[in-house]
Parts: sequence; structure tokens; C-alpha cells
Amino acid sequence: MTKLPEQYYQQPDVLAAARGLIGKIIYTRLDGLLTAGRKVETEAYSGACDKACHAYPYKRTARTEVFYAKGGKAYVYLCYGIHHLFNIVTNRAGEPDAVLVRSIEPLVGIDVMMQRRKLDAVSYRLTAGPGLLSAALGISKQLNGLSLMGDTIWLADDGYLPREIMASPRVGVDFAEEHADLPWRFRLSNSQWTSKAK
DNA sequence: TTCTCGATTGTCT
DNA sequence: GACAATCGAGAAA
Repeated sequence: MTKLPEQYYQQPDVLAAARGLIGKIIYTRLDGLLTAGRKVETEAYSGACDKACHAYPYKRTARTEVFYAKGGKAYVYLCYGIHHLFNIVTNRAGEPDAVLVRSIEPLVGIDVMMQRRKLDAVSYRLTAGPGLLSAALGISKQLNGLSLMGDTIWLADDGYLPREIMASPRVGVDFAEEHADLPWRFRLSNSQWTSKAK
């Protein structure tokens, strides 16, 4: 079990990053509570060539500033006024790419996650969805801009090798016109912990 | 099972 | 002032 090194996040190909992050483990330690889950579904966003990305086309606002940092930081934003969505900033400084985590398989602190989600039984509904896994892991806007090298939120590799990864169009980005159908969503085939592929 | 719709607030025009 | 990288409840079928 090793924490992912900083260089891991700086590869220039965001699609390779999104695919490569499948099977890796995300940890949070908040208020002394440790929770973790294995990523089973991700999506890639690129500020250079993707209308669905908040930072397209190389748009700089207060919100997108963290996209331009060196890969290895957290980008968390509020969606529909309710849900916090967690992204991993990738690529070198100045290139605004990020990977959205859409669902995880719960591994550590499952009781804590159930409390945060107000569920009394474990099911895919615990962490299957970007808003849901953020709630389960306790991720909020306060984590926006945090380095993944720290001890609040980080990623680790336990040697797990994904068996089969499927690519498909992303979810909820119809507004992105000709980019809406790009197969930039990656998921573990046959995982119980994601919604079904289209 | 598939659908429609409301919640709720930060961000940008 | 419009609207969003979502979710869950409730209705229809």
C-alpha cells in the first residue's frame, strides 16, 4: 500500500490518467475518522479541448484557478446547489485537466460512511454517484485546492489490477454539444458499485 | 421499470 | 437573473 507519488498526477494525457486511476484507493481523514474506497468509475475533463469542462477553453476564473496548478490537487465544487463533486487535477502546471470520480467501492470506515449518508444498510447507493461518494467520504468545498500529498485526502495503490475497463460517454454533459458523446467515462466492467453503462 | 420534478446555492453573464 | 459534471421521491404504467 503506497501513496501515489506527485509525478503520477502530472502525466499529460488526461484519458490515460482517468483510466489509470481506476482501481486506486481514495482515503480521507476528517475529524479523526478514516474512510476509503476503491475507484470504480471516473471521467476525464480537459480545459484545452472539451466544452464540458469548467475550464474550457482555458477559461480562468476564481473557481477554475486550481485546474491550472500542477497535477495532484483536489478540485471540489458544488453542483446543483446541493452536491459536492470531487475531481483530481492532472497534467503539468498551466494545463487545466481533471478527473472526476463518479463512484467507489467502500473499503474502510463503512459505518462512518453509512452515518454520513444516513443509511442503515450497505448498498450501491452508499457511494454510486459523484455526489454520493463525496458525502460518504465527507468531502466538501473545504477540501478544494488541497494537495493529495497531505494527510487529509490522498490516493494509494495497493497493487490491485483492474480486470476489464469499459469506456463510454460521460453523464450529465448534454450541454457540451459535439463533446457530449466523447467516450471519456471509464468504469470497471461488472462492478456492483457503479450505475450501469449505457 | 421508467418518468418527471423539486431541492438549493455558488458562479458567471 | 439563469442555470448547473445530481439525487431521490413520487406518480404512472
